Amino acid sequence: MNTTKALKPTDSELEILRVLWDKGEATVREVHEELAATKDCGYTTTLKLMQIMFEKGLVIRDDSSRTHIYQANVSREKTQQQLVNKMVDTLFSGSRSQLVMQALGSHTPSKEELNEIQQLLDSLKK
Amino acid sequence: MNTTKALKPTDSELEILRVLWDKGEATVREVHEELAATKDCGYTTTLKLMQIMFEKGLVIRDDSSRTHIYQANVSREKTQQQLVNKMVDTLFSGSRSQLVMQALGSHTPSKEELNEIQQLLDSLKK
DNA sequence: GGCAATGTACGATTATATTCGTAAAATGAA
DNA sequence: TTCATTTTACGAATATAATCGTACATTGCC
Repeated sequence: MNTTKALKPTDSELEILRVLWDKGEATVREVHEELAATKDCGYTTTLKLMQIMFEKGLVIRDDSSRTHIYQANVSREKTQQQLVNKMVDTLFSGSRSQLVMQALGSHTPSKEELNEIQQLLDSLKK
Repeated sequence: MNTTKALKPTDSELEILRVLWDKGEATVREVHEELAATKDCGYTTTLKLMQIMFEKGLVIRDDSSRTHIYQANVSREKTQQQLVNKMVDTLFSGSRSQLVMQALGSHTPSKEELNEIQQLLDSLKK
């Protein structure tokens, strides 16, 4: 499995990955239905994208039956980590806390969110 | 000034914007020198990129003297906000606190960072 | 003036992402 | 079996980003 190689999914690929992460596994049709709710594009476009993602190793698939079944081959967490790190570097001059400030400051978080973060903060202080 | 239009700078454009944000204003040469430290590309490539950014309205320039002087025309804060929001939507299912957790959890922050965040958290709790 | 250095403009090329049309195979229902 | 539907494969077209070569103008120095 890819734990080290730096694959950067494009925006379209991320949309597909999000669906796969949510569903666990899905056919092209299922992914497409979900995307089509927001986006406007043809079925074969989604198909082609997923085929390309397969070639890149971003997804795996079970092609034992006619209708292939896809799964993400990169973890949501790793991808988040990778993209957050990149964003911290290029947009926040390497300062993680700056990113946190921005994320928290631009939108008033709920009490639950605040508590969650406080807990994390407490555990980090030790 | 562009406060509403959703301009999305590409990766290369972001690198240039970062330099401009840091320096306040800069010539193509200055930007290029800084980029060349990390990246490997020709002078005219940087020039062309900055010309395109000018056409897009991402930067402004003073061309009254032969050597043009560039400035960012989008604020660092607005750009950060925009990209963070997008990331929250597509990668964190809309949960800001999830992003914060990821940002803090994947790397041990310094005491100073923790204090900064604690302060922000305190002020938000009110 | 002549010339090297530096700058901009701009077209051309390359790379990559995205979209879609069409063909062919598999499936299932009448 | 026959035919409509669903699916994959794949090539081609389109869009956008990134890189560079070359031409030409300006500047400053000899």
